[in-house]
Amino acid sequence: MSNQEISKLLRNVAASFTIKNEKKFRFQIIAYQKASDSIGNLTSELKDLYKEEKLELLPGVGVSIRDHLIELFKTGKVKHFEWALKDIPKSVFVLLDIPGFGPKKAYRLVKEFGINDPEKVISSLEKIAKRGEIASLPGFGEKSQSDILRSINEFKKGVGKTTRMTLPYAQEIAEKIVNYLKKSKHVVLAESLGSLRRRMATVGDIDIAVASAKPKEVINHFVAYSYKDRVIEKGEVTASLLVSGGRQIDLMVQPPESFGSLLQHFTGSKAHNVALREFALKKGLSLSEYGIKKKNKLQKFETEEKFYAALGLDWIPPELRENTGEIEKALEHNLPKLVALSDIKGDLHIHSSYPIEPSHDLGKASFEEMLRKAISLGYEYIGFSEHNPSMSKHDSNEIFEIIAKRNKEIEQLNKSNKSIRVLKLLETDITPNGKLAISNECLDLLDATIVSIHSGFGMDKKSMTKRVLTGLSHKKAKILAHPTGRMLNERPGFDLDWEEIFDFCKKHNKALEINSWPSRLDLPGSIIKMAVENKVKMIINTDSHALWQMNLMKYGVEIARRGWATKNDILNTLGYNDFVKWLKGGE
DNA sequence: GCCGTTTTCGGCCCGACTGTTTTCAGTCG
Repeated sequence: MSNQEISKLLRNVAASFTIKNEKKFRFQIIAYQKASDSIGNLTSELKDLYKEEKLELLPGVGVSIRDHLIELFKTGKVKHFEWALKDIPKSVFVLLDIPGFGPKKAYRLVKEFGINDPEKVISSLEKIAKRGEIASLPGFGEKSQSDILRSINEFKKGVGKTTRMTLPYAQEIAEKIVNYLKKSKHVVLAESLGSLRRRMATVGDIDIAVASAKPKEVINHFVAYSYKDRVIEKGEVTASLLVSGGRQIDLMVQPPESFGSLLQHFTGSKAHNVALREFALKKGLSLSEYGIKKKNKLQKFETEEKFYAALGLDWIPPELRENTGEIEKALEHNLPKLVALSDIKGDLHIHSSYPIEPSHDLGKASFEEMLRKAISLGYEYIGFSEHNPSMSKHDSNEIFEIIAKRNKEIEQLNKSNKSIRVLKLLETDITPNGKLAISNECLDLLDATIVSIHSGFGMDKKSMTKRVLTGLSHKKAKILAHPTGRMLNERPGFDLDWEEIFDFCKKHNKALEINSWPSRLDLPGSIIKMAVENKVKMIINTDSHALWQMNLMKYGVEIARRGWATKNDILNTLGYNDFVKWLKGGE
């Protein structure tokens, strides 16, 4: 069973408790929802955690749910879940995937009309609504009937469950709407928040906060946005739009004197806010987007810094707000000083257009063009890392000649300019048996090589780990590029035994790449965090194949920050001499 | 059912919006 299936199962259990007796099961419902979220957001396989007997390390998973999950993996089912689910028709859980349907409404409709076939529940309900039979139910009306029809219609078109956007795409949409909002004279400040501000690898909804003394006027301006499909809701201080592609944009407005608490609230994450509010409650404080309430007296905050300070906490960078220990560290005044773009002194994964006749795609810009670009970015050094010459088109001698010739050109670059140093690297394939794609003699010509996997993704975790470590064990292999191979919205990336990889890297002085390409962002943040805890060194690279792509470094830095990485964890924050010492150093 | 720097018992975030109602239930973030 996949993480998503198990997450949905727990959500269904919570829904069953809600239907049966929401008051009685109130806290079980919250607990099951928390566990469901926790598993749904996991970047490793739950089954692996089960095998490693680490299930209870998951936040929201305690003794009971852990034992249920163990039973699930052992037998394929859980008696307690079956008991919880048994009185609820399966068709109810199908409806829960449609926005606007919660447990109560779904159950009510399924029961009223006896829709018990989960395969046909959506089309049946649609027919019933079209016949006008829902409007006459007590508690329903004409409007809710047409809302149900629209929800079903949008759901069938895929609205709401369209794939999450990559960061640059989400950023672009957000900037457009922020610029539009700023055209209103009532808007003092407008900022995009939510997962976009936390710099998650992918973004679902766009969240925007506005500071204004005239919320009503701002909301009216917002809902008049001409690129909207429709207004989802519109109230006194919040509103939501649906725009093309099924994207949702949420707006919240507060007066400037409360903007700090609004930023905090709307940045999230939900888990961070819940934990922060529980923490505040113990001090007798109640937090909301309006400010901090003490004995029913509200204090407002212009800035987030003041808001966190009022709780005795240091300001927490948005990238860390996932309830993974940041509140405790902020209380101890011990948050990490996260790596910043300005710390980066070089980019080591750059594909030029040098005719190396590579096994994969060649870059689009020349050595000189990329060198000038690197200088303009303020780098001290770069490494050219074209893919290794193709093995099918050349024998080993030819490959040797190609690399030797490229070396001469790079040496010339180093002679003709003094402002930046250029390293002779390569991106070498790790073949399925773990060997590097080109010969030792060829590799010896290089300062070092990046190694990576570009084919044969289907291997199991154990074999893939062995393959990677065999490749990385070559003395010239120093950097493992895009270590999981994931492509956001395309493929999940392969599983590796991270403990084994970390141990190896530390022992043999190897680095893991954080690849900045927005569809990769590989390593993922959660694995970067593990690497940081294990004191494994990393390098942030762009993997550029064109000049403009060299600007993408910031995305790699952002995902590194989400993994709690400091300057010390990132090797390309070192000056040239120290970096080369590491690059050419042995084990 | 989970969890722990006032707790292994006794707590558990906080508010907006909508539709169908005359004070609230359901859903969402």
